[in-house]
Amino acid sequence: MNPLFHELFQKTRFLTNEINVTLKKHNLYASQWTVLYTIQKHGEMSLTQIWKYLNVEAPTITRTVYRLVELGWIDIRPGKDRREKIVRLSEKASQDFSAIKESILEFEDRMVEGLTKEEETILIELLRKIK
Amino acid sequence: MNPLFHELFQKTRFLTNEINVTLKKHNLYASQWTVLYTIQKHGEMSLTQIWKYLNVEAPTITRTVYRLVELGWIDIRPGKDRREKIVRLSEKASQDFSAIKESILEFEDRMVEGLTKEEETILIELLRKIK
DNA sequence: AAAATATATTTAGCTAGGTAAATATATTTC
DNA sequence: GAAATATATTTACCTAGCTAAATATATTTT
Repeated sequence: MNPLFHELFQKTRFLTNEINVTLKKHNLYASQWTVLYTIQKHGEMSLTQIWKYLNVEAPTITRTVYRLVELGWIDIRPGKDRREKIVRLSEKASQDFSAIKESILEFEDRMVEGLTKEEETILIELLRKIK
Repeated sequence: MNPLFHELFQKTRFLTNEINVTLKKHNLYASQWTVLYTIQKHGEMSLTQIWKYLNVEAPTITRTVYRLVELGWIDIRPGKDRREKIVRLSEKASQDFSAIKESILEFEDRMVEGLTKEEETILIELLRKIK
């Protein structure tokens, strides 16, 4: 089998696990953080906006969003269109946000220490060329 | 957040989904194929050998292996050391193996069509430099 | 305005990764 | 050889992706 795919899957799994270690002290998982980050960036969002933006399926977002509501990270309310639900960061999330972001930035920097800025750019470009 | 990680996760998810589409006609999922392929390559293997080789945790392999036994793809037997279980491809799997491998090879080639051989090598090297 | 279609979300159930702890058997130590 | 430790596997239970089908509400068509 093509070693490229093997390397890709191995590395992604490794990174996900490491992100989870990093986020443990904030009591968050990788995907939960991804959703929080997306919501913060956009202010207020409907569930559909979230899953379209993240390029995952709707049920995945339903589940993660409700877990985040349960954990007190986000608030949810009905939209004007009564089919939709609008979410935004809770008070707690807004307060903790920059500390968590700091942890993630440190983590990301550590992971790419072995790459120059140019190599990072090339890597992104090459990844985009797959399919 | 670092666009490299975003691209990496997006691409991996995309590839997993596409592999699953490719494998659908063989009634297999991506991880099941990975395990089958590993077993075929090594002949006979204990569960521990599989999870160490694939760099995943033991319970993941226990589950996938038993599903593959259930589906008739592999045979399982106790080892000399009575703690361990040894697996190998079933008759059916041995017969179908090359057809499935062919599908996968086609798929992989299609995915890297946009890359030269050199770019593929560079991509692997750059991925290895992460952490 | 009723019927048909479209959109937003949810529910159910599958694969697939993880951790923590339990169980069974081997191996090592005292 | 009994006790302690190590190894192989399993069980229970999380997160996190997916598809297919259900439900509720909007929008479009006739």
